[in-house]
Amino acid sequence: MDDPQGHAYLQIGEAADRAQLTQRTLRYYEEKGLLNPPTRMDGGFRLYSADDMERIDRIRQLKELLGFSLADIKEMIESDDVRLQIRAEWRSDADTAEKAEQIRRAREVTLQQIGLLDAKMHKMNAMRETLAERIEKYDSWLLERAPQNAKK
Amino acid sequence: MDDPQGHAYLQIGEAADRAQLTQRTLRYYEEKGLLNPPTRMDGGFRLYSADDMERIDRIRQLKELLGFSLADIKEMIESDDVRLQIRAEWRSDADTAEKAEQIRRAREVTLQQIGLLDAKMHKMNAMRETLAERIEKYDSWLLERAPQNAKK
DNA sequence: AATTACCTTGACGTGCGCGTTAACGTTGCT
DNA sequence: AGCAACGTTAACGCGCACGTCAAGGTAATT
Repeated sequence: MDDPQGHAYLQIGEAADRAQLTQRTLRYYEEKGLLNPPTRMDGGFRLYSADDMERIDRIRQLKELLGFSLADIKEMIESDDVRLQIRAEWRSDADTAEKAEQIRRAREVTLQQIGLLDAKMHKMNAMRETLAERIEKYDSWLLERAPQNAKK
Repeated sequence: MDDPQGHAYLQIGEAADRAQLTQRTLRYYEEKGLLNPPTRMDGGFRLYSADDMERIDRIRQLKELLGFSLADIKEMIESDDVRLQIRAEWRSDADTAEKAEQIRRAREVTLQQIGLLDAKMHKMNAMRETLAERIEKYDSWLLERAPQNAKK
């Protein structure tokens, strides 16, 4: 069996389970261009690599955590492709200057994402504070007019 | 004109503008039970109070910031009603023990919301770190193999 | 060779969160 | 009294992000 450590490729069922998504969703993401078409086995079954899985998880984070639309996400994760190219160490030593330009673009996109995260976290902090204040009001009320209380 | 300081009631147009929502959306929220029906003027026009506006904003935050569905939000903001009752200083001095119980429930709900916020912010922080690492990789790559670069 | 489990591509259906249009009533101003 | 600006309900429409069949092919087990 070709499987040194921890199966390197997953077919869609396992992939979906691990990503906490449905098979339909994975196919849908592929169809929408969010995932580059995974390799297939002879019979046509999809095989997801570890990189694919990473990407799937990023998509889920961007969606669930930040609430972006798939269209938004599609634009955002183009920087991931650049990262994969970096990993390949430029075996295809094409125009280095052009590649550098790509990297710079990817850097920009990533910076923007960090900015979005910061902005959102800032707002969430503000919201957290008003909620905390609310708790205090509840507590003081309970102290003032409902001295001892049973836990029911 | 009955308007001591800053008009206390807004009709739907102004309300929508200030909340950065559409009139349709406000009516929809009301229809879905997220907003308690605002008072109306004789002709039937809706009049939104400051409390209404506060609530509308909370709904927007829960939706846009945290990405909850309207159904989720509906459950969550029941604690707001309790807060309004608190504000009314218990003019209707009904069963105090029962009210205290309501407050405790509202407190619980609010605590849960804070918990959700914290969890989400924690995840976002993790995501932020991986993005920051990515930036570093880009930078080191650029330093290594693309020494001097024009800004285009 | 058969069974079972897993996969494939369509294609239609669905719930949410509104947008839009239609037909009509109200308010405020002149 | 007339007009423009603003509001009302009701109903249909729509894009997104999938869910859910249907009809069939492939893989692994026995």
